[in-house]
Amino acid sequence: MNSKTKKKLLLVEDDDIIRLGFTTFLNNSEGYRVVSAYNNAEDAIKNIKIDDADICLMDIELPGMNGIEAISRLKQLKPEMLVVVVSVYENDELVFKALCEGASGYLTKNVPASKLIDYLKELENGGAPMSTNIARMVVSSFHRNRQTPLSPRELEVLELLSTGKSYSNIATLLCVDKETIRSHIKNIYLKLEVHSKAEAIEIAKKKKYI
Amino acid sequence: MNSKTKKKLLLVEDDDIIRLGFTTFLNNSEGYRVVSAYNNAEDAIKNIKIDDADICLMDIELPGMNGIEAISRLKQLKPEMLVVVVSVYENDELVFKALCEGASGYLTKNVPASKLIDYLKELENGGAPMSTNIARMVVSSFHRNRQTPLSPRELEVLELLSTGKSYSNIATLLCVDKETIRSHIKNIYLKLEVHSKAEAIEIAKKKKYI
DNA sequence: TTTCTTCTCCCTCAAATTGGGTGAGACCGA
DNA sequence: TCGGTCTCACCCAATTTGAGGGAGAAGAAA
Repeated sequence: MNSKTKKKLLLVEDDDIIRLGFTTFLNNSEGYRVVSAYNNAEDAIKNIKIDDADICLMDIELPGMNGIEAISRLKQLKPEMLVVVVSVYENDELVFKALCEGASGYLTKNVPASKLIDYLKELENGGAPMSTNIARMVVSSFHRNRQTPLSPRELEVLELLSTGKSYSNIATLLCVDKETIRSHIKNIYLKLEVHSKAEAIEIAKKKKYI
Repeated sequence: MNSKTKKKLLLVEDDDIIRLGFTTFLNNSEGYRVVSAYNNAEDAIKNIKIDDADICLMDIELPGMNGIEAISRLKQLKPEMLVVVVSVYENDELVFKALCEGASGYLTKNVPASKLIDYLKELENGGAPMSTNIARMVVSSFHRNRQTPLSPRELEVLELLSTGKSYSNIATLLCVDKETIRSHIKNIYLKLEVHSKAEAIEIAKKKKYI
């Protein structure tokens, strides 16, 4: 493959050994070429236009600006560049933040070199390469909790309440009287032991009732 | 491998040919055994306790009860059973509904037989097997839209508003006066061309501003 | 320099919403 | 028959909301 047709990679990883390892391995691959490998996010952002990479492999734990913020900035400057996180962190919050900021994949650092190329191919084919545990984490975030003290109707009301709708709105949508909705909401508050809409929604989201 | 230690599979698929194909293929595999293969969801639900499967492969388009509803019922009756959707549908809404109801994976029907076993292994290892396009769809659902008419502060306010908080709550959280929040919200409504909280949140979610 | 946006705050006003209390009829399943 | 669910009713007071107006300060852009 001609070096011109190889996909251009950008690496951001502060560990010298790992960065060198990735660079060497990827430069010896068929379809990829590392155009730049930085040990910090700031430099990557500074040179984003010059590097003009197709794919960025991003570490999360970095000196100075962290990887999450870096993803946000890079995607702002170059939205078409695909970002894949490569990190030891498997913390829920970090994973979801990275994805929210625009990452298209998330690999944990124990990714075997042999699979790395497969993952990159998957990315190019319109996929979202994720390590096993990350994929489950992501899918689980959709699952709702079946252990709920709320009745089906109450869940329905709370669901609508969480979209910002007023009691009257909800009543109209469910084809019942406003008083009925008030009644349901009073019961919801009792069961969840809260005294306001915001608290109810917070609890319900935390416990994944909705 | 002893048939007792083989993982028990439950199939729900209305196409006779496909169902037979899956059954035959899986029964000839090392680690899996099809305990039941139904052409409709109702029968699967009826026999869920007797079949006592470890993993369920579920079709979406079914006569009578559809696959989404079926997943909901089955997970209610047997939460520890893992469900993987196998469907031709790649419709956003169906995918997310299936995951919300408890599916731990989503494969499109063109899945090659050779990869099916790998996917099942991935599931057992705590993963969430997904076809390439489904994975991207799922990850993309986290991405927010960077093209927004709203200022950073306005986004922050709208974000909090969407959690059910009142103007006063938001003001306290952002350490500014309530009037400031009112002002921001007026501007948000102007920009989004809406006249209420519910409309603003609806638009913002649809366009992925928040 | 001027203009624009953003962020902050102020005022008024009326309507709507909200949270709390209490009660009650109907239905259904255990 | 008892408990839970779903429905509706009436009372009350405080708060919230949406709409209108205006304005100062900071900073970026033209």
